[in-house]
Amino acid sequence: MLARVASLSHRIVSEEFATVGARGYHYRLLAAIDELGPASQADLGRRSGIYLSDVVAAINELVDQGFAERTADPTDRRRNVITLTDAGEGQLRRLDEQMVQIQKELMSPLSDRESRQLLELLEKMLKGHRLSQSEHRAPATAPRH
Amino acid sequence: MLARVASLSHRIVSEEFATVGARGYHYRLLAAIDELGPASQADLGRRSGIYLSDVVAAINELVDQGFAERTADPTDRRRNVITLTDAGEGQLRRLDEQMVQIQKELMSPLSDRESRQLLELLEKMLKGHRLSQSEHRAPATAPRH
DNA sequence: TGGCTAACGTTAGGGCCACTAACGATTAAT
DNA sequence: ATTAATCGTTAGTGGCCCTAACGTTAGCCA
Repeated sequence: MLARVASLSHRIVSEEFATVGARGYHYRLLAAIDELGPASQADLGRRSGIYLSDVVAAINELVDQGFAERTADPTDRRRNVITLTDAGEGQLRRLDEQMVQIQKELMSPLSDRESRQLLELLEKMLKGHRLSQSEHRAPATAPRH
Repeated sequence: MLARVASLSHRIVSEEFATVGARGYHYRLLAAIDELGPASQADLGRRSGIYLSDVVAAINELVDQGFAERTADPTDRRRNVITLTDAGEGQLRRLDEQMVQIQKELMSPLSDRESRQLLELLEKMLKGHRLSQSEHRAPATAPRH
């Protein structure tokens, strides 16, 4: 049930994003950079819930596309600092707009009240599981040793 | 939002199913065979929403595991008829039980009323999209030529 | 200070799911 | 009888989630 709706939304998102050469990871990372400001890749991974290994690959692609820049952190030579370029901000705004459109399309069979209700229910579910989860599961980075 | 809940549920389902050597496709196919009775692979694909190419692979695995049998259809030499073995019925029942458990766990942060509401909303969404979709999109088999 | 531990980045790879392409074989439609 | 459509099959892609291993650098503390 849930899986079907998710699959539907995933398809729509993929199609839309593909028109501007992006995918979910790119959007989540751009948003994370925008929220955190210049940050390390590990921070971005934690914020966006993407594994570090995938962060590296996705950032590579964003850099190739000219949407982000990777510079060495002078205060910590292990880190790279990721910054958003102007083009990157443009891309983020574009993807944001697409997301709004997509949500509208996805929710179109529902009334405004129902949409809000749905969001509340989903949020409640997530919240409950985040609590019981954090007791025995690491929060989205490399596994502990 | 939705993606997150889906990801969460996907993780739980995967973990549970892995304990009996199954995955989503297997469950969906077993259920489809059970509903349709002995049927062709193409029919199963349409029923379960799985692409024919993946149906073939998953049926291979079910046959290897002794959960299904593939016999030639005497009335149409293109077709294979897929039937459920006793072991296959057992596996299906096991997976059904697991799904009940998983749903319970997933819905645990919600009250019964809220769970029902959530299901209704999701169903309404799907229904709406199925309608607008069937106008211009093939229903889950190979693309038209 | 020296040594252990932990964090960071990177590369490589596996699994599941959705999807496309191409092919031979068979059947149905015109 | 030709054409078109269906069925099964193999092969392969891409997205997302996840694990493993390795070298480098920082931080801790004995």
